[in-house]
Amino acid sequence: MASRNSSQNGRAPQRRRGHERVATLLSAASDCFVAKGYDATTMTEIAAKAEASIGSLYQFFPTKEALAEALLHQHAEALYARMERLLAQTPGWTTEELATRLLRTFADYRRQQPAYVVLVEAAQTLPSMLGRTIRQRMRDYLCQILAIHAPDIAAGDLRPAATVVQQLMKSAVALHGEQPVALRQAAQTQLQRALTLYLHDLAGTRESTRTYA
Amino acid sequence: MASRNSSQNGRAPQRRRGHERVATLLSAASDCFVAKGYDATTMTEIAAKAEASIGSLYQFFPTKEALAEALLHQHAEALYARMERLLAQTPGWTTEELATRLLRTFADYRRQQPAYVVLVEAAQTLPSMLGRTIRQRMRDYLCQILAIHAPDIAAGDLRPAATVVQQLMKSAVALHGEQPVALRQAAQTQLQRALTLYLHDLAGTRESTRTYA
DNA sequence: TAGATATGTGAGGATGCCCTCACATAGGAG
DNA sequence: CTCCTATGTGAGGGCATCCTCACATATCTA
Repeated sequence: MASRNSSQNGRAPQRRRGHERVATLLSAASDCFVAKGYDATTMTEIAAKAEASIGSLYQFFPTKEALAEALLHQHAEALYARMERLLAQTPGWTTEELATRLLRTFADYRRQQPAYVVLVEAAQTLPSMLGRTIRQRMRDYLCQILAIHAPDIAAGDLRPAATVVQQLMKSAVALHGEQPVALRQAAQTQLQRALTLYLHDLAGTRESTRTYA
Repeated sequence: MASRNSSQNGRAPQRRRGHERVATLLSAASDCFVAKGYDATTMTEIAAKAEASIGSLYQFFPTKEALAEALLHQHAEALYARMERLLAQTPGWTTEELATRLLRTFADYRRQQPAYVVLVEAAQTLPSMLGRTIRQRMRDYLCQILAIHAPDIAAGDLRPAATVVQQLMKSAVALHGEQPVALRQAAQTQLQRALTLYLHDLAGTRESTRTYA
């Protein structure tokens, strides 16, 4: 392996043109990662898709890992913003609405940004801790949301419940691959029902949970 | 790329020694995949771990994909056997027991065979359809189990519900990475509760679902 | 034992990839 | 206009990997 990153590569952009390049490179990288997976896409491909030279790519990203981390950081910020919005609206929602919103927020983001899933998966193999950090912060948001929605048990530790909700949100994302469409939609409905039942139970609701067909 | 698989590589073992070698190679490959991930492990490493020469490895597995597929096939058979056992025992179980067994069966397998998760993940990028086939057959087993446990709605399409149960089982596997241990166990308990609630609801049970602390 | 087939070996060809470097151009500051 | 820094370029070095091939050895059959 040639000694890596020995020169002054990896500098942040300073002029307008640099910022535009970086944006284009990040976008191109996302496309490539979605198309071929993280490991299979090469730096040369990314540069080609961005219509930049390979040297230009290395000017801003000294490494493929650095590129992935930058992208993951972007996605993290976007997701945090969505969770903030969810948190602010939680007090006005019924259990059903909360379940629907939790599942749709995550699933919608994945549809808009298909690279996100590829990146978090790749992050497990990468040396960076960013993936773990994101998961933890997302769970913290869920804890806050649950504390609002289930105030009776808010005194206890909400992290186990938040972890379960997090897994169900991940499931909603995974359902995007289901075929045919009718099955996918039916499964999404069932998943909503499962989450609603769980949230009802968490909040201590004893009313019948079978009011929706 | 050198023209691949042009010679008579990839033959099945015929003598006792060949079978032993194949077993050793598969085991070594599993270890490597778990340790470094599918993409990152090299054929040379696998051969070294098996204390075989690289040529010996290629004698039986013409390609890294073929190796992965053989392993995945083994895991599939083992999982099918477990699902058969589950199916046979389902009639005697309560909802709680069924939920526990479903979650533990899968989670236990992953603990015994950590390579399985790595392989199914890698299978998504691979050209083989084996991963999809396994998921479908697992879902079919779940449909049968649900048909026994929720006979009232067995006339309808159980696949959406089976898909949800499948996702929850996957979640149980994912929880294995949670730290610290106390949180993991609490989360597993919560996941069991979520599945129990869902199965109760599926079966049309109206009795209180909050009988367990 | 002799012949036939299965199995074992590892150097090395071919390939593709990551990344560097020496140099060219653009664009803003004084 | 001049200088200085930021940005752009792409050939190619160094290297790891996949896989082959010509040949050696083990194991079975008759």
